[in-house]
Amino acid sequence: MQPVSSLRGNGQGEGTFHELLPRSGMVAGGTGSGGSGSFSGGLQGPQRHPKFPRELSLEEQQELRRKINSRERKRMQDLNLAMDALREVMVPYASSPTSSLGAGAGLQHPYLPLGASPNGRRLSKISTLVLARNYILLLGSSLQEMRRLLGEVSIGGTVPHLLLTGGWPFLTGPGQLLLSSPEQPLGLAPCSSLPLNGAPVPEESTAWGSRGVAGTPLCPCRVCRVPRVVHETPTSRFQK
DNA sequence: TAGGCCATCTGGTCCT
DNA sequence: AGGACCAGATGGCCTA
Repeated sequence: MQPVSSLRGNGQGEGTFHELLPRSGMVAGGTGSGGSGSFSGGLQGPQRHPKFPRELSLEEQQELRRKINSRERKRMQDLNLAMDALREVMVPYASSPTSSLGAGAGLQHPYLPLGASPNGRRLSKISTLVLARNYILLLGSSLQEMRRLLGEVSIGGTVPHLLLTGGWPFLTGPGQLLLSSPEQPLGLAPCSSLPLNGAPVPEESTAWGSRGVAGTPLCPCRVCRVPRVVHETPTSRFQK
């Protein structure tokens, strides 16, 4: 797939004239955070932005602005790469008319295309995110159902310890989720809703607030609701 | 032509 | 101080 950025000839590449000058009318009269109408690189006097100290020459300010713009561009491109990777994984689940992640899942979302990505067009960012969320919910509810069935079968039998103790199975499915391996210590409390030893599931465990796919209640425990995703990079700006 | 989607620029804020 | 992150604004491209 060709990157979108390469398809857009807006003439605002690295080091172009446009990059160094304020776009006409861009911030004039604006009310948002960028509404000061200032362009630090070109301003003189008291309106100069504190980010560009007075002692910097005009060229130095332009160079600084160019650096900041370049970093931001790189950041957004990295974000788009990650979005493309997610989109690549999710596309098969969006293309089926009977997709369990789409309308058939009872989770139709205004941003989610009905059944398929329209006319073969690529998924939009928000559709990709909605689809991925639904996929995660589906996995959680499937796992819960699997545990329930295993619990029924396990009366007097042997059931994989990991499943009944709430451990998340090591998945290598199409989602390519980076999940922890079963060998890793999970450190999670057993799921209270699991029918251990064939014990009946408490009534209150089916009255959870948030609903899963197709109206299936989601288990409130950390195991069922939250897969152990191993992030390659910190996701929170506060975890550095 | 209107609306959706997107890339980019920009200033503000917070963190290291 | 410098970098990362965020959100607002703007304009281009595309489709219905």
